[in-house]
Amino acid sequence: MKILVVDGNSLANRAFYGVKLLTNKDGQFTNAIYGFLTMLGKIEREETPDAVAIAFDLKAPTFRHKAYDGYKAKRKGMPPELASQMPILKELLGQLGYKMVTCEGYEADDILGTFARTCENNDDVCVIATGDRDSLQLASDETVVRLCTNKGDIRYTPEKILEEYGVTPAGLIEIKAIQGDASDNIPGVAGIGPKGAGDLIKKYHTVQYIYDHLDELDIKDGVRKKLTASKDNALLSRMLGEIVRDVPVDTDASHYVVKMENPQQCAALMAKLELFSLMDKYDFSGAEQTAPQEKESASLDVTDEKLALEEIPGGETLYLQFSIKEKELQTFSVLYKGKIYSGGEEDFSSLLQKDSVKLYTRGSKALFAYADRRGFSVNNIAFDVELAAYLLDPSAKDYSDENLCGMYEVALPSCEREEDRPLRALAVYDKLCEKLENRIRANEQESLLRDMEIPLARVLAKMENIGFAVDREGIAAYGAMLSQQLRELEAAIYLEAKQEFNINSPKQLGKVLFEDMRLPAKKKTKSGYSTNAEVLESLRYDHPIVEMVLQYRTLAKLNSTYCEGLLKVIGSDGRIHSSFNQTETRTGRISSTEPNLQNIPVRTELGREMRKFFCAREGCVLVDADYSQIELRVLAHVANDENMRAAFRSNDDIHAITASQVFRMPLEMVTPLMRSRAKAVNFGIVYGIGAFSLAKDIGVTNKEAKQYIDSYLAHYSGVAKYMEKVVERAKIDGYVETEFHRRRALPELSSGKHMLRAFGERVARNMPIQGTAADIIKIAMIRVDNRLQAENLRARLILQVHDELIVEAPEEESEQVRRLLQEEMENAVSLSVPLTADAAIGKTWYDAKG
DNA sequence: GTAATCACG
DNA sequence: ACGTACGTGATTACT
Repeated sequence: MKILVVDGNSLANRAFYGVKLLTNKDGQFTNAIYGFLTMLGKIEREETPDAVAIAFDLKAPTFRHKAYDGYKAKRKGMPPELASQMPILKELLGQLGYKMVTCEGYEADDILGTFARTCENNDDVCVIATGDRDSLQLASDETVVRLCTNKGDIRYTPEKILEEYGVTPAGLIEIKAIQGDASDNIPGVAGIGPKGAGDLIKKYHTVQYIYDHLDELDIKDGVRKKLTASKDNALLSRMLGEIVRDVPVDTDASHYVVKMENPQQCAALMAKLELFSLMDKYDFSGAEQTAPQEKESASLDVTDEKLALEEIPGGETLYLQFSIKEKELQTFSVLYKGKIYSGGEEDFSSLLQKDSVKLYTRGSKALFAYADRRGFSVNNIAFDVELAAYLLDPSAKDYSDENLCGMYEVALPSCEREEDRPLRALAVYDKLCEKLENRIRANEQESLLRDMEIPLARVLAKMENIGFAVDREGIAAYGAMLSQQLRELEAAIYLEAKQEFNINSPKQLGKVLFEDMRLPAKKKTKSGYSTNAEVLESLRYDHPIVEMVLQYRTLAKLNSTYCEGLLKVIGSDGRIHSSFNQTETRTGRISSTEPNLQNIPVRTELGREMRKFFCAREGCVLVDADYSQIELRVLAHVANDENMRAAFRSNDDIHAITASQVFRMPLEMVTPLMRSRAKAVNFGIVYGIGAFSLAKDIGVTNKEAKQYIDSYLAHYSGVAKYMEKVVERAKIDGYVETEFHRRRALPELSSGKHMLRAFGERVARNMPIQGTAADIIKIAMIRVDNRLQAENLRARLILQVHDELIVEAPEEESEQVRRLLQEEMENAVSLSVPLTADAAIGKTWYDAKG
């Protein structure tokens, strides 16, 4: 048998701190209960035990088996928000059919140890689920310790422990005896920590051995002294740290099979706690049902029949999975009425063009790209699993089918034949899609998916196919020029440094500058001196080598990332085909890779030169338009700030206006310095601001920076109010969202760590702004693409850089396209402030950008 | 694989 | 007391 033994207190604790505070309408906290059941469900699905025992501590034990008064005396009691959930959790677990185990005078981990020992004696398999590393000592050939952390669970076997700690599970007890544990009031040896304790045990294995041979050991005298001084404590600690394994409890696994006795009553309790989403995972229909299992796991019915497309009536939903490699279709499979059909290229194209059916699929961008290359259009994509999952949680690590089935609790069918494995997820796509679609609906994200992300996938596909023409020879020549200058700089730097070294290595450079040449080190990184541009600039006048290094860095970056990097990815058509990722960023922006065309230099003239090599094809020009201050305009809109809105309606320079308000003087008297400081404040506000960082950014004192911010918020009181409210709201909801319901969960806000929480608060202030701006330009892209098509233009959208769109247009279309582009961008949405976009035309990106 | 650096909005 | 602005991707060095 396989038995799962859960450390109830430890898991409840994890659940409580891992899930934001939730209450039902009676004000009863429920987050620990919710988290506990979620975690337990996941563990059961993954471990599939035959029986489950849940161990709890008894509070206020009357006697201790461990004869040591201080033992655990210091451990803080649980917060009342958690304590109030414990009896309800136990009640609910009982009703769900779980058996709980407690024993007067013993802790939960002692009960775990007892179960583990029993399993070892009976040759049963034991899985221990806990959040407490102390229990790792229980791992053995029969016992796996599943450590539940916020980042996911880790299964510890003796091998895994040896790998991570370098000792056996028993060795962990010995280490703890020396290291001690303040939270358990285990004193250990004063002055020796985890590192020292680990080394001693790796070498000598047991505390007893160490003390028996103390005089002969090959250790430092200091360590020997510490060991001698704490001998009593160490031996006591050795005793306290070992989990007891003979607690008088019933360890017969067959008595712990999970069985729900009264489903109605159980459902009622869950409803009362308002744990509706959890209720889906249990079956309350019959008395026979047990743990949170999927009702029936779908079968993998792969047929050899051909899918008779013509015979499928209109309105039907087909679930499609396909794989495209090297731009060619490998395979595709369709789930229809419980059967899986496969086919080749011919069927694929007809399927994509059969508008009477609805396709539910994933990765639709690749599908649109495939069709675009073959000259037909696809209009029957009704749902995209990947895009939906991204909208539900843009912070997820990956959106693979397997992961999504795990996350949304869809059981994958078992699969005997290895070659059918890729189809496992397709067999349950109907179920997965239904769950995702329900969540999308609950979040009011249907339109976001249907009218924004799926149509955008088509636009991105076309952009990728078209690519951006570049001047290969121009880049190569520019690169050769840079290489030459780099060689000269390199020689000059070696001369100044009086040695040769790798200038590209921050470590070597740090040593040369700050040790050999004795320049004053300003900042440190984890691994040494910081040599970043900010530090070097501050040393600019201390030594001529600094300027050279700065110049070297600039040129090296241009050469390796841009010249060499871009040359590598020019396609056979002489154009660069970047990939636009639609599910990468947490704010809703798109990202660009291989190459990244969203970070081509522009801020310095030397770098900006690169843009001369991005050009329009023969007979065409580039039309480039970018939004003016889109994020600040979005802020004025969402914050409902009349003062800021008026500033934008006046059509004056927003940073200058801000300066005149912050510095309390007429617009005419604003100096360039004041304007640039005001500009930094505007940026800072959008990013969530702190006086320290603002001060650093613009080089004023902390106090001055704070005055700027205060003055800013006093003038833009709507912004001040918004910034407070958005964080407050986010703490209640656990997420923030854009004007178009794109959302981002913010678990950081319920973190106990100040840093993490502060980060969450800044994100709460920033994401709705950056995200709404991202939504707006996505809408503009779709509209621009539609209009180019509707007006039968040959012009094509080829690039987006967050607030900028680039269209390649035949010369004769250029004026029409310029107007069209500007119009669609400005009218993409209607805010309470005007949106303006500036458009320009040029043969190269350099010329076309204002 | 991670850290440091620097390119962009 | 603590650390210090949002969102990305590519390159290089180094463990």
